[in-house]
Amino acid sequence: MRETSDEVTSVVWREWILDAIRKIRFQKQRPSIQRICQAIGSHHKFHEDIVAEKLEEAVEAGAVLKVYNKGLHSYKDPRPMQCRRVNVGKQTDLSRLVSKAVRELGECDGSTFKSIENYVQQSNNVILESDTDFKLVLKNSVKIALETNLITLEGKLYKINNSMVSPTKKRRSGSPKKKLDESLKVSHFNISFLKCVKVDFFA
DNA sequence: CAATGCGCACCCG
DNA sequence: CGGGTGCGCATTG
Repeated sequence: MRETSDEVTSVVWREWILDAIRKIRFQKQRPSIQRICQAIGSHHKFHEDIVAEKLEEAVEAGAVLKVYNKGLHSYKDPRPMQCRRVNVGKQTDLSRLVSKAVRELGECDGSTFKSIENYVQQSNNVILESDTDFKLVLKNSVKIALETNLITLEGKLYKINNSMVSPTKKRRSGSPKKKLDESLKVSHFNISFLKCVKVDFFA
């Protein structure tokens, strides 16, 4: 793996992107593509298309997490989350992390096993016990997630099972039922297909 | 005008 | 509860 100066730029890009995300998050704003573009653009003048492209590369490389939240995509620095250590042995059940991965990836057609694998590894500090094959453990965990209806399988793509939400059979100890904001409420289900709409509004 | 700051409602574990 | 998130609006340059 020889490092050319071209690849150095992608590392630099990754830094800029992560800086931008940190900055935006500090401002309590959503690290969307547009905001990241303008945050970077304000320092080094680049075209949005270039920034978006580099951002996608960083996502593919796992340097940046693309998550689905409240009906839109956000980007996160994966490193703060890596504080979470997960010991993985042959019998470890990762089905919860699997469903979390599928949900947060938010891919409307479903996510591949590979995507899930990447996400789980990027968003956690996985500590493999000796003689343990992570991929195998993950495969079993996916199976468990399917059996417990956390996720569903369509072809080769895994999707989150929406009908599984709210097993809130808890006690009614004076729960203040707050009126929900209707516009935000949409996010969890019906938005799934909205995400499919490609928002091509480049200049 | 765009960029930034921030209170607080919301969500999820 | 506790911590993360980001809308909506105020403030600043």
